[in-house]
Amino acid sequence: MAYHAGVDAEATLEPALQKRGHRLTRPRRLVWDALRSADRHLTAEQVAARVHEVDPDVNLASVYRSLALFAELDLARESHLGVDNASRWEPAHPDDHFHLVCRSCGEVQHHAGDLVEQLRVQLRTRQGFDADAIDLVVSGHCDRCAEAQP
Amino acid sequence: MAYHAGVDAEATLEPALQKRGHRLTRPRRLVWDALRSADRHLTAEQVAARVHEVDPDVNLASVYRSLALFAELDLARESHLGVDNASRWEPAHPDDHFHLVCRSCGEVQHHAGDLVEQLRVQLRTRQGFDADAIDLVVSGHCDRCAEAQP
DNA sequence: GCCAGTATCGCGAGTCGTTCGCAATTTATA
DNA sequence: TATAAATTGCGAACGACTCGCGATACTGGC
Repeated sequence: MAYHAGVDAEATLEPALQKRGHRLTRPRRLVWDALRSADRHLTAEQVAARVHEVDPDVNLASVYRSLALFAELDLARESHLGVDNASRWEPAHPDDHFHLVCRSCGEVQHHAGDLVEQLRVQLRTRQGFDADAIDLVVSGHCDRCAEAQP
Repeated sequence: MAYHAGVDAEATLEPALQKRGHRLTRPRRLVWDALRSADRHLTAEQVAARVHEVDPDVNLASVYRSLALFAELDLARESHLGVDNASRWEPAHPDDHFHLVCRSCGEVQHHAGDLVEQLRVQLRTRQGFDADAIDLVVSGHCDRCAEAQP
């Protein structure tokens, strides 16, 4: 069950666009829906594939442009998860989580916790570094793969 | 003052190569020297530029091949610092440090601390996730830039 | 030290992810 | 509904990186 395309999604998307003088267009709506309905990080290509299930006429360049715009408006976030050299995208959210990238199965898990917040405080107090975004990528072996080949 | 090209560098490089049946060649030595003598992360292109100061005939493809080999032998480490979509390289070292990327001046600071080790322990005990490499990239504003434009 | 055998190199072409320029289209506003 | 500007689709271009192949240079055995 999931997700009502175009309901709460646009409730976030439309005002965010309009506030900065951007228009709500079909490609943007579809890209946003694709991002929102995904339960994991997507490459631009994967976003395009999902968009094309609904409307094959949306151009790949527009997908890229939409994603870049969303990032600029803090609606989405880009990360380089190092497996290949393609960017991966996800809807923006508080960055209180890690990415756990399994080297065996390639799966990317999210893990929420207080550690990022701890870290932010330490950086501010000890380094005077005002952390804006914290991107924590841990690669290793997930529990399933670890017990499969110890 | 700096660094004696080809002294302690090769003391690490040569046996590491030979142990796995690889040869110590001129391009590899120069790439290694370039990495070792840098005080920051370098793109492959930047490594090539430094190599070319010594020997302009070393091919870019060989630089890439050397870097890939060093990564495989755990002599070097690749990371995606998100500024553009080029990889950055540095000599391998224990990963008990963060990268602090300043959004204003672009400077990348390293910061060592016990937090990564803490994190590793938490991941193992709470997630059953066996962390192999921990890549922590924090973007924000360094102390100098933060006070320049608060 | 020289030779043989093979790892490695240089080169140029090819791939992949991403961006660009521009005419045609679609959107918000008057 | 008309208008003006933002946005699109398209195809070509770009930058980072990889590959295949014949030429070169390294290492171990003589």
